[in-house]
Amino acid sequence: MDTELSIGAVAERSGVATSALRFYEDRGLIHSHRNSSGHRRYRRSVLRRVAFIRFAQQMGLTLTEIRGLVDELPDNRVPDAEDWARVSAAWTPLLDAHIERLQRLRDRLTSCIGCGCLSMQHCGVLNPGDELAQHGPGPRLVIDG
Amino acid sequence: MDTELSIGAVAERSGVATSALRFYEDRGLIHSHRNSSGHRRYRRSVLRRVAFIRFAQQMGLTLTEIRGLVDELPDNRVPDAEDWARVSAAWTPLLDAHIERLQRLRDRLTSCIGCGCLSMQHCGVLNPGDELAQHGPGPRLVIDG
DNA sequence: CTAAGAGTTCAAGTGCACTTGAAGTCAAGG
DNA sequence: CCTTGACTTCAAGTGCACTTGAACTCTTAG
Repeated sequence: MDTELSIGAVAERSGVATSALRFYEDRGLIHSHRNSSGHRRYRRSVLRRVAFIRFAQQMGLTLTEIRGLVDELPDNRVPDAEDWARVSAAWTPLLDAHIERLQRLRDRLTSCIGCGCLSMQHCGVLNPGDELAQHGPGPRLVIDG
Repeated sequence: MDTELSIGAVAERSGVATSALRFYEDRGLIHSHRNSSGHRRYRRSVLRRVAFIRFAQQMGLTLTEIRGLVDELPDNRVPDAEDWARVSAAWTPLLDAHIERLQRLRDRLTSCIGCGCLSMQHCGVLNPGDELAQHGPGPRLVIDG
């Protein structure tokens, strides 16, 4: 019995649309090979990979950034728990920093927006570098530093 | 001496491009009136308003959501500290929920992606509702629940 | 008088992360 | 043989948050 998955099966099991899966493949985030009739076949390990992608997206990473992370996974063999742990460890600090940043922002919220100091020149909440202004057009994600 | 600001002055003081300010105005997030030559004039209070918008954006709110928040501010008079405190209080729970969600995700990261349970069917990290799939197209922000 | 610099409007373009639609292939079932 | 369903590619569309460009006005300085 073949243990490989069709794109429809991956979509169903992962909750990610087939169009998104093709898009991820196009972007090099996941890989597949083709069966005799030209249909994509996925290893079961793609499920964990897709899970990781969605997870990282929820953390605010772009697909480009995520690609940088999953590229660290082995290509020649099915990644094991250790591989995943390594990749996860690589970006956990990023996640930590993100949470800390949000907490700092929240902590200053009452004491800052609530009062009158939110004049951006002196207030620490907004302007540590005015990072948002540095980025290009398009919607900005929560993570940016 | 007039205490009102031109769009250029607001841009400089807030770090937000003039094009973005016009865009915000178009979306009803900020307001201005015109001087004799048709140029926008802003009250100084617009600076705090813009600050709030950027702040809320960094929390992951869309401009539409932010509009809902700033609409609570008084239109007939310059908002005072109490007005801002009220608006801030209104969405602080949202921010808290966001931070908590991230923390839950982080806490499960090692014990979940690191091991082998990330199969999406049973893992609590990803699928509590599969919220992302509910949304329309376009990039997804970090906040979504 | 002319040029610079700041402002104006409106339409179109950008980047991300997809989705949707059109047109086609392929295998299985009635 | 025909339909159904799952798949294929490729181009174009979508939503957000803007930016950019073209064509224009208005004020001030030289």
